[in-house]
Amino acid sequence: MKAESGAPLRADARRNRDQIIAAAKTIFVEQGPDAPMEDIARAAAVGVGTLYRRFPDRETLIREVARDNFARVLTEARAALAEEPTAWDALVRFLRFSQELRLSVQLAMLSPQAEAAIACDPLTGEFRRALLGELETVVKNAQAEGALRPDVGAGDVALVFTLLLRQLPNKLDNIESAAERVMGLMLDGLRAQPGSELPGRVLTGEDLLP
Amino acid sequence: MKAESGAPLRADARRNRDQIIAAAKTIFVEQGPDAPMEDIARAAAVGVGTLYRRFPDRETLIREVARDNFARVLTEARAALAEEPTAWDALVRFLRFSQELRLSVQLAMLSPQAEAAIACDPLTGEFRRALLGELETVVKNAQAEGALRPDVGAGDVALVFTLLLRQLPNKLDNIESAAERVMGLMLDGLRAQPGSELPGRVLTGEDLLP
Amino acid sequence: MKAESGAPLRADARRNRDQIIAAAKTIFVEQGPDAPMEDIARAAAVGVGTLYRRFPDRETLIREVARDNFARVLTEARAALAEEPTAWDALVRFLRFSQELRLSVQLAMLSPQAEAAIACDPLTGEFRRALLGELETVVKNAQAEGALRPDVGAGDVALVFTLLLRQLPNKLDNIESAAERVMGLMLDGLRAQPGSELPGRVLTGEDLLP
Amino acid sequence: MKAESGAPLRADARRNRDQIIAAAKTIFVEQGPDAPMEDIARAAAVGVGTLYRRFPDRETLIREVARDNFARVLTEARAALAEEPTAWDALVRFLRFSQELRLSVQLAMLSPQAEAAIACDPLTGEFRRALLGELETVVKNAQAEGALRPDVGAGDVALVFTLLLRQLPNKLDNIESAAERVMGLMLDGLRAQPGSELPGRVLTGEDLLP
DNA sequence: TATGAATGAGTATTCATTCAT
DNA sequence: TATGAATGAATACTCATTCAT
Repeated sequence: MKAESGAPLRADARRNRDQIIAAAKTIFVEQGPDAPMEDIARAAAVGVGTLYRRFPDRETLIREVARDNFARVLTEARAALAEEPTAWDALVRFLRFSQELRLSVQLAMLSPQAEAAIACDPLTGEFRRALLGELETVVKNAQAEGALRPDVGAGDVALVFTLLLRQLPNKLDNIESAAERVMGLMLDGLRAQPGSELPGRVLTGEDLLP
Repeated sequence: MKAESGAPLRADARRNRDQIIAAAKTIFVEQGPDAPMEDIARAAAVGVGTLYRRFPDRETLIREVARDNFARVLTEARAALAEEPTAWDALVRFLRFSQELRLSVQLAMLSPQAEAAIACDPLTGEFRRALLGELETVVKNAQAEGALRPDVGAGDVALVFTLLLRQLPNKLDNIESAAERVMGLMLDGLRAQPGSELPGRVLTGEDLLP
Repeated sequence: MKAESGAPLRADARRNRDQIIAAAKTIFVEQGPDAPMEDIARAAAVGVGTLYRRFPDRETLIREVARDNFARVLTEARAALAEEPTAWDALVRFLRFSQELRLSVQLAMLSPQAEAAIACDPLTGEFRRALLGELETVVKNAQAEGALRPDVGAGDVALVFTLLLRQLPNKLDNIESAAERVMGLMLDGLRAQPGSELPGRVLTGEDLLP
Repeated sequence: MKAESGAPLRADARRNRDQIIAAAKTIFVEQGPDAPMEDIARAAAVGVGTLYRRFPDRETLIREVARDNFARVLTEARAALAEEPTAWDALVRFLRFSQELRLSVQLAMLSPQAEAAIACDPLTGEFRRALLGELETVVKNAQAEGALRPDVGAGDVALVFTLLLRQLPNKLDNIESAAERVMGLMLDGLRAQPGSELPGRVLTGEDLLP
């Protein structure tokens, strides 16, 4: 979670770094990943210079925000897997609590530049891989439990998640249950019960990696 | 479909206008709604001056693109409703063929500015309203047919559509069936069959309008 | 002398372009090649935007200024060669009138960046080559005339020129004759008369080309 | 040679100071006198803070580098004068060995700012004066020896030196003898032998001082 | 005292919009 | 009317200098 340069940051530098990442998350969500760097600096209560000392350019900042996000989600995924009684419950909890992931997804989709910044980052790649690994497990287990329909793979599930995690139209953000209802519909679609036959082949985690 | 100024455009002006809208759609999809105006003008094989004569500023351009899009989708929706044997089929066709809608959705979500440009446009509002009107009908009919689960409203369905119409991660664009599979899962979630109970209240078309 | 893009510039654009090149020369001489672009724009009575439309970045501007300069010098060199009675006179005139060259030389030497901008420009390369070609001729002829010492080549002469064309200490700029005196001393060094033996080998024009 | 503050520096401070001056020389030669202060600090293996403690701003640093340089050259000049058999030999040796001077000259010429920093420094002024004093002596003596042409003054000689000490085009740095050849030509121009008549008046050392 | 983090003014560059041709 | 040149405000990024550790 520390920069790859290796040297541990001085206490104040560390604090600044964290503030900047936090501010960037907020601002990116509000204004998209092209938001003025000065806005981010201001939100972090820091001079632009400091922002640039820590993150040499916007691309780096986006990448670090994405890493931070993926790391948090991975932690949460593992917790869900460890703590929930059934795999299906883990899946549901994971989905419900992973609002963190939303930013990563938006970052990765919102602007072509952002996607480019993240695509070639090896560390983000590792997180993604690890995350999909966990998902493979949950999917397998949930299918063994008979809760999840057998004709889907981790790739299918991840894809569904990806869509669900998109920002809803602002109007609906206010209707508390809107997100939950779509999620419910989707989960019903995933449940093991007589449904339609899905076209094409099962998507695995591999299919989602670059 | 004509500009609100009233005067019908001369043939060549009309052609220019159409070229620009088409170019803008392409560029918006490729680069997002903040793409340089010059890029759009170039793609339309037109000088920036001409672009600005027709659309006084970016906001106007976005708005017109959105109107154009909604209009096409509305046409398609009505055709589906008129031509398909069952309401459920109309729903499916509508969803499957409405890639046009994708741009509107992306426009409305991709950047806060774009959303603002569209939100307060009365004409776009009318299209939206009309579209949701048609959707109410299909939903009602499909429920009467016993094909669609009874505990959802046009708002719920529209919301599902909205999510499905988002751009998939580029990687998956190549897997032909990916989009179809998610759609299948979603449709299974919508089908009338014993599913989980959805939280909150039924969402109507009204809930989606500003 | 026109940009390689090919299309002949509109009259006003042409005028602006020329003004910018002229202004850049002045400013570069006064402040060095790192002078603020805005200063150059202001000196050319033009907005920064215009400057950048014509010359996408500083490097390009430096390169174009260098080209322009070399082209002028080449013209002057040919005139001297054609009009002066002896090759030695042509050499002297060329040297004396080539204050234009001074800027090119300074540009090429003053800052590493400037040198880099020019080094890899093929057109500047051609000018240099052509210039050295003319110089070979004058040198040969002046040696045949018995005026120039026989143990020097075009490279040696060019090198001497290069040094003489450097900016004198400001203090001395005021002493009208200072530059002339150094030039006189140098010409006496070049004259055919019993002098010391020079070390190393004769430098040709080739030796000066990258 | 000590800073004007008076207090003799502690041993380690002294070492720092010397490292910084040495590093600054290197960096100035490589990147010009506008090189980032951090680069200089890094090259001196010292924090920026230390650099600034010793030299409150860039101007001061440049001035100190110039002083150091002039001091070294003066030492060398006196040694040449004392050790060489003839004044002409001293002149030649002085010229040949004074690569140190090159940096001062470049500093003084490379950027207008640097020149300004040096111009008004009394200590540098003294060094210059002393240097020109020595040069007057050598010139007089070399003329008395009949080796140096009688129609030049210390100012002329200094001017010639100044030009010769400029950085040659990089390409030629590789040709070992290039610098020597130009020097040879120049010395031939200075030699007492029938040459052309020089224009203007004899330049004295005074003419070079501000 | 030495260090390197923080600051913010200074500059390069881009691009929306206006205007001359 | 169509064009593309001109403008300058907005924004990215750098680096001299100051200051907390």
